[in-house]
This record gives sequence, C-alpha cells and structure tokens, in this order.
Amino acid sequence: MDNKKKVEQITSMEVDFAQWYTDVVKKAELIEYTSVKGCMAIRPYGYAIWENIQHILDGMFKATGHENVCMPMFIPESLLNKEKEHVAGFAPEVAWITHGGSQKLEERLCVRPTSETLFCEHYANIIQSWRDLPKLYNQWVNVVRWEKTTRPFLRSREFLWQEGHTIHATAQEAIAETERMLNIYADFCENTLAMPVIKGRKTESDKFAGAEATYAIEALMHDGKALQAGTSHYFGDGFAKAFDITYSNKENQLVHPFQTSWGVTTRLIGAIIMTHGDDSGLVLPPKVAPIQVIIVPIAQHKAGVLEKAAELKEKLSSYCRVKVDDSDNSPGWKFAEYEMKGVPLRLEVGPRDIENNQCVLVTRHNGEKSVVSLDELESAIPAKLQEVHDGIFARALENRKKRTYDCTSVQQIIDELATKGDGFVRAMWCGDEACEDKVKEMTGVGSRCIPFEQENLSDTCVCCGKPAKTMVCWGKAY
RNA sequence: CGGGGUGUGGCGCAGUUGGUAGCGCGCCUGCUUUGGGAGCAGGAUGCCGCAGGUUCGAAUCCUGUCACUCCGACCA
Repeated sequence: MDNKKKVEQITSMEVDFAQWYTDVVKKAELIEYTSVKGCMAIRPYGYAIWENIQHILDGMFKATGHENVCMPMFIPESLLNKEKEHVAGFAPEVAWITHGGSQKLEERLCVRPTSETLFCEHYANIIQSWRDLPKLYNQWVNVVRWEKTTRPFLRSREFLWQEGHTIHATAQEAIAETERMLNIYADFCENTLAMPVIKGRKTESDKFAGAEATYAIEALMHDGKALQAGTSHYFGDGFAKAFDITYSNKENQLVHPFQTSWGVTTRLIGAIIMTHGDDSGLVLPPKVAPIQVIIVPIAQHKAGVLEKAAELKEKLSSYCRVKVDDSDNSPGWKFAEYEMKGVPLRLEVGPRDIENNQCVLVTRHNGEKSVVSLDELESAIPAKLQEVHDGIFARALENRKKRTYDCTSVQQIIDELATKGDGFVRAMWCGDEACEDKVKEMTGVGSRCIPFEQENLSDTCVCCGKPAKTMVCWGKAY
C-alpha cells in the first residue's frame, strides 16, 4: 500500500500542518473542546494514551526511589511571592481565586501553575536533620496557566503533568538528580515514544523562573519546528533560602539544602502526533497505544468468522492490548477508522484465512501486509510491534537529520531555512545574550538548547565573530 | 496582546436585492451487503454563537461580545 491520503476529512500535512494537527486530534477522538477556552475534554482514547505514559514513567520514577504525593491545588498569594524571580515568571499567567462562596477571601489564592512553592513550604515543615534527606517526591496533577493562545495538548490553559520535586543535602547530589531525570525523560522518549530527542542546557534567558540551571530535551516535529518535550531544573539553594528550609548537618550546623524539579506534560501527546502522524491520521508508538492490535473480521456474518476473531482476541490479550471491531461497519470503514486512530497493527481474518489457518497483518506506519499462520502469532505480533517502533523511530530520526543544518554565518542560517524549510540549526555562539537575541531577530530561530553533545563547527560566534564558547541548537519552537 | 479568517442540525457546507432554512456525511428503522470508508427504502434532528439595535419582517444590515482558527509576541 502506498501512503496516499485515505481519509478525506483530514487536511493534508503539506497543505496546512496546523489544520492537519487539529483534524487529527478531533478525528482520532483524543479531545473535544469545552466552553472554557483552552480547556479540553480529554476523551477515553486520548486519556488512555496518557494513562500508558503515566504508567511507564511512574514505574521509572519508582525504580529510582521516588515517591508520589499530592499537594493542594491552591497557593496563597503570599506564598507564591516568596521567591521573586519565580513569581515574576509565573504571575502573568496565573488564575486567581478571590471568593469562597459569596465571601471574599482575605488573601486571594492562585490555582497552581507549578508547585515549587507548595513543596518548599512542605519541606520547610518536615525537614530538620540530615537524616531527613534526600526527599524524592513526585506528583501527577493538573495545573493552570492562563495562556493567551491555546492549542490542544500543545498549549492549553489546564494541563496534566507530573512534577518531581526533590531536596538534597549537597549541590552535587541535586545536580546528579537533575541529570538523572533528564536522562530518564530522554530514555522514555526514545525507547517508549520512539521520538529522538536532543539533551541540552537552556541558555540563561530561557531558564525556568528561579532556577540556577535548566536542562531540556528537544524534539523536532515533522514540520521542522522544535518542541520541548521535558525539562529538569537545578535550583541550588535559592528556593531553600527564600522559603527558609534548613536542616542540621552531621556537624550540627544549620544549613540550607539543595533542590530540583522536573516535569513532562500531556504535551507529549502533541509531540507523538506531530512526530509520527501522517495524512491518514495518528501513528501511535506501540508501547503507549491504547489498542496495539485491532482485529477486523472480514465477511463477519459468515459462520465461524466472529467466533475465530473472538478466539484470537482471547489468545492475544495475554501479550498485547487487542480489540475486535465486530460492529456492522464495512471492513473498509474499519481500516480507515483505525488508521486514523493510529493503531500500530491490524489483523484481518476472514473465511479464506480461516480455511488456511492464517491471517493478514498490516503495519500502520508503512501499510505493509503479510500473511501469518495463526500458530505463529505469539512470536509474530511482538516482532511486528517492535518493527513499528523501530520503523517510526528511524523515520523521525531521518526527518531530523534531513532538517538539521550546520551553519557558520547568519546569512547561511537564513538561506538554509529558506531553501530547506524549518529545522534545527546548529551554530557556534559566544555566550552573549545580545547575539542570541540578534540571531532570533534576523533569522526567526531561537536558542533551543546547548546540546550536551558538543561539536566544534567553527572557532567564532555565528553572529558577532568573536571567539565561540559553545555550539547551540536553534529552532522555531512550538 | 496585535493583525487576518470563520461561527447555520453531531460533522462539513449552501443560503441571491432582508420575506420565516437547505444539501452531503453521520444518526435511527428495516432488508440486502462485507478482503479499502457498501446499496436501497423510510425516519428524526435548527431561537442560524450570544446580546442589543434598525425594520412590518433579520441567518442576511449595524453595534457589541464570546468562541474557534491562522500569523506574530509569550509559554510545558
């Protein structure tokens, strides 16, 4: 099968990528809009993807010693105000609670945009001794940021995420935690979501409000725009000082501990859509696909077909997430429907197959069909799912390679973007914020991160020509 | 928050110089179908985004407002 568009309700990516995205989100039944701008109803199929993400990531957190907690949804204004860079960063987009019933509150409460302040308040209460450290906490909650422009999953006013907040006796330990979690995110993106990412450090101007250092993983979407897929922050002891968190160390001195925070959000679902999707709709990484195998019975009214489909489902369900569609829609309708929903593997079974003790397996990402004996399914299906994972990872990596431009001058950046389209620009930088701003102004691409994997592309800054300090990865961001 | 576009059954759209709303898909019933979005027959679904105004009369004209969307600025 070729990759031509089979679903006319979905706008082609080439025609209008943004419209394609919205079409996919709606047609795959991930969300529905609600009457509150920027707040979406996440539907069962969309939420199931999130549940799978949660389940796998949560396992990785637990395996590295983290514990889940749940902080309140409200932050008193005075608490939010304690760390001044932090409040300056978030104040413009917080939602405020001013009344309880008809009574005006003495102090207004903000709906958490992030929970550093709540964790700090809590840590100040529960930490007294070096024996209380470290604390490795995480929470799976919703947060609210009153965005002006909203898009499903990519920028909503309310979103779901996890936020890890840890507190340590030493700076080294906290820095190690920051790096460890970034690595977990990168590992998750590549091995679970089949999405290649670039690990790096954010520039000073792009740092989290109140952080000493911010690290991020950056992914490149199909249209060449970058998406920050996860962040991990090192706070030093700045928050501990602002919130008066102290403990007695082994030498009986009262000192400040060191903190981190890190998070990924439902934006990851947006990243999956824009990394793997095609003109027929979603393409889901098998590991988070709510349905990994869809069984489509052919000529299902004929004797034995539905029975065989049910029997196969029963067998398969011991090693994969499987569903039979026995609705009376036509097979063609079902093919299109599950392609739109990105189900990695389709299993067709009809009278002809049953006679030959076989079925047809079709991989969503490339449409390849193969005939497989029913006796070999238990090895064939896991192999096919792995094939899909590897296939979409390779394809995403190929897109990133094709769209990565090494540049040594601002003019070259402009030319590459103009002739080859949006993508990652790798170029040397002197470290001066003025150059960072100027590159953005002249070329439209901003600094995404300073990759950990450095290469010396030139000795001089791409902008000012002075000696270069680091290679920066630039791009247009979502 | 600045600039554009769009709001009409669930979805996609038409609706002329203002005259009281239509098409396709989907939905419901029945029969026939089933290896790439099946066919026929019958049926249901609308304060035309919302609020004012002009008019004998507004989906249509005017004002305001809200939402969606695209392009910027900001952000996970």
